[in-house]
Amino acid sequence: MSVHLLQTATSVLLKDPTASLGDVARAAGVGRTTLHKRFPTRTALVRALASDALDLIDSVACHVDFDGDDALEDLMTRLVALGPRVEFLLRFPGLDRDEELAARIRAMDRPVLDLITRLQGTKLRRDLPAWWILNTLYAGLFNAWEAISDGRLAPLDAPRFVLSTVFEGVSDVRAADRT
Amino acid sequence: MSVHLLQTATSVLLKDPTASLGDVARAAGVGRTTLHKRFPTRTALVRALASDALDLIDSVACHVDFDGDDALEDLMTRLVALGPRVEFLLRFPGLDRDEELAARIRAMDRPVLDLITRLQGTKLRRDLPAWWILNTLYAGLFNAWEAISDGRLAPLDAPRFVLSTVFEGVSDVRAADRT
DNA sequence: TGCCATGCGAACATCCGTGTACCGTTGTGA
DNA sequence: TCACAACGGTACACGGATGTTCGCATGGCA
Repeated sequence: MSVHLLQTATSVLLKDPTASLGDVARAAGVGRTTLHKRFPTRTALVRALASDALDLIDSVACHVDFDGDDALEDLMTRLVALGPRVEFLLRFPGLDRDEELAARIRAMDRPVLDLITRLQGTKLRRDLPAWWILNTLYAGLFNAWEAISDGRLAPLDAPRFVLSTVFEGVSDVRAADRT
Repeated sequence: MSVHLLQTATSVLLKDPTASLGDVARAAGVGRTTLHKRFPTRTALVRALASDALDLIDSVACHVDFDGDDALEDLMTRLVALGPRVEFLLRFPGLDRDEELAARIRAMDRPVLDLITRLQGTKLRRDLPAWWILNTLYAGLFNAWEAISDGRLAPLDAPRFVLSTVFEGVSDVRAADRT
């Protein structure tokens, strides 16, 4: 049930970062006082949400074999499934002003960047910087999460959409060859 | 100079949507009173910024030949150049709660969606919904804008990066063929 | 039954952002 | 030189969000 609180708070604050704590508490079906008891201040709540998101990512990343050839696909598929709890981490404004959080995020990105760099020897384009490819992957995740929350995309379709679009692009293959 | 005010306000509010009007005024090198004189209320300022962004897009879209085969490339190239002023429009939280703005945004998307649907007969993949392709294009724009504002991407390189990535994907072509 | 923990609501003091009014300064043109 | 407009700064009133405290209700447990 504490999980439900984190989920609700995340989605409310994502939809409107200026939402009051009263709004968050009401949406979670919890008293404002109780919310204060668990998270003494607003920034504490935000930090907790971000930290929770990082924990989620860690719990997923540790199951990925970063040495395998399908590591990227595996990682992306698992990340898509996490949804808004993680979207919060990368979209919430001013989160990187907390140095500790920013450091954890950088530490989280590094193995993925290394993986991308390694795969640029085989299946990934070498004419693009690794950080650009990483950001493109994230952008695909955002896309999927947004479409899911809008009800336009079925969660089970999401990984295929993201991977296919990011890796192969939106061009029809026959036309792309001629470009 | 009014343009400078709009630009500054846009970037400040994009970086932190909860920034106070005092912050905005200070960043723009203008008195808070003067800001109030020009925009009586906070929502008036936000609406003005969004409206300005829409005007910018209109001023760009009217130069694009939507019947040409390179319409998408042309449009994207021009949009990349607009930068944060337009990013604001699509990223600022809760902007779609204003029905008039939301309507203008939908009206802005429609010709592009039609264009995509038409191009799915020739150069674009037919196994993806048009709205997904549209969102993918937007995601590419976000990516470029963010990278530019971080100083990692040269503005002149941006259009090529975006178009190449979105259309062809990040896979090395030789590997992609086998997939 | 009595005890304790947990959660909720009400009330309160406080702070911060907002909107407004007033005044001083500057610069421009008659 | 004077009048006037534009701008910035100060001061104040107001409202909403925030953080804290207290009291009450509920529910498990001895």
